Amino acid sequence: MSRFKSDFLRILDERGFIHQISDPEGLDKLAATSRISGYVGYDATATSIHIGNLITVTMLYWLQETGHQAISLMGGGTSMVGDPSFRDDQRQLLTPEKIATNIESIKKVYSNILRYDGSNPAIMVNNADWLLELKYVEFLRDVGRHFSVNRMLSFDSVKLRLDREQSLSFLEFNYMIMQGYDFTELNRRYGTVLQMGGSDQWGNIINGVDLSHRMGGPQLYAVTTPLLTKSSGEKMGKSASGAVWLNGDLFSPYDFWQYWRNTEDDDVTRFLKIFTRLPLDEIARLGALGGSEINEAKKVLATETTAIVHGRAAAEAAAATARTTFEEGRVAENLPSIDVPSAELESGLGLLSLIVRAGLAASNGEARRHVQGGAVRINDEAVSDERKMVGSGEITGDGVIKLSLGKKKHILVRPA
RNA sequence: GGAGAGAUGCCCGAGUGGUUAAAGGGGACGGACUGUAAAUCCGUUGGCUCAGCCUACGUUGGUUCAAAUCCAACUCUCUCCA
Repeated sequence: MSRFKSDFLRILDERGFIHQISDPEGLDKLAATSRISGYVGYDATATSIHIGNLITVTMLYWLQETGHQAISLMGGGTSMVGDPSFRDDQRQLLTPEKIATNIESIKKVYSNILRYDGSNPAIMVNNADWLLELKYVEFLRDVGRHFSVNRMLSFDSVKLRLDREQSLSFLEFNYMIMQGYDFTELNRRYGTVLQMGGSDQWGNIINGVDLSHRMGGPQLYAVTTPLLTKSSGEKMGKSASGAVWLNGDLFSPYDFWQYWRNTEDDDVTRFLKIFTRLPLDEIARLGALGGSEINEAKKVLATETTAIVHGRAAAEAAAATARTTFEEGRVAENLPSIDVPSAELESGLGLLSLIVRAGLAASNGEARRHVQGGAVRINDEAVSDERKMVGSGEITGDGVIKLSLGKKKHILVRPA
């Protein structure tokens, strides 16, 4: 049984979200007896958040679900500086315009996962609202004096940088101060007492907890999640085409579904608990499936997770496409596709350039190697001639050309 | 401001005048085996009009028949000193 009395911490604990808590008993008591306010901060360094962020968004979901206030904080101010935690080089500075457009793009995903209306709505705030207006000397005197450089240098999050003898600029060094200040500011505005984040954020979060102490504020709490890795030790969130983004325009629902479908056996239960909302007994049943039957559990994982991020309809569509393609061996209408003008197909295109156009290779050379390596198929027939011309003759009864790289990547070429 | 050290391909890291598009490892991708898994084994891993050519070892010049390798200046980083 769980060591926690509050619904919130008990659920997080049972589902494997918890890596560290600053004061477990204190927080548990508070969450069990009152409505608390908690937040997670998100960088605006890209136009989307990715799988790694999905864990903390899900914690906000459970926070809201158990009756507490969930705050998603957009790092409009902190992104002007860049978090140096566990990075071995400096981030490229983002322009204010870029940050603004990133935030606009990122925002869209949250409303699929959290509820920003109705009773007990989640709220979204942007730390640019207070950070950008700070007065330098005033800030140093009020806040800066509470930070010990000696101590900040001892954090693991910057050790990597220092050990590798890479420069850590003063600009970046201020990031943790700003994040610490955010926490106290949210406490002032909303009575927020909890900040959650990935385990790499522990140092930054604790800074906020300490700052509150030193400034005579209330007791604040920190919860971090384990760094999400696969059983084989790899970091999560990377796929062949880069990061696994949550925005559908960057990473399609179909690819997203496929990402989860290819989960390693040993990760299925852990991921079901973290990324889906299925009851634990149902998860236990799925996780107990042995041998190839565990594939059923992977499909559930894929569909449930995709449904949370992209909606139930998109998830079912992705599942259906996969079933048609992989289990029935037929051409599925909804596979990723590219349009090629009919005129070009009439005269025929070089195989290599078609592979590049389909996004299956970054260059003709890479495409050539794939062909030489026997990885390329057209309409499920292996192709070994890299000079082959592909045209109207290859269009099947379905009205498309199915171009495949390896066993899993299929692109439909549609005449347009 | 002074004295040293360093900058190599996605990452780490060898190479210190010529067979170097650059050892080795990691990662990634493909193949085999499977269950659209893992592990294992094999292959690939700068670009192109690909038996040839072009671009590349921080930047810019120079020495040389020939430079990642030698020289100069510059940029950036680190360490110690002030």
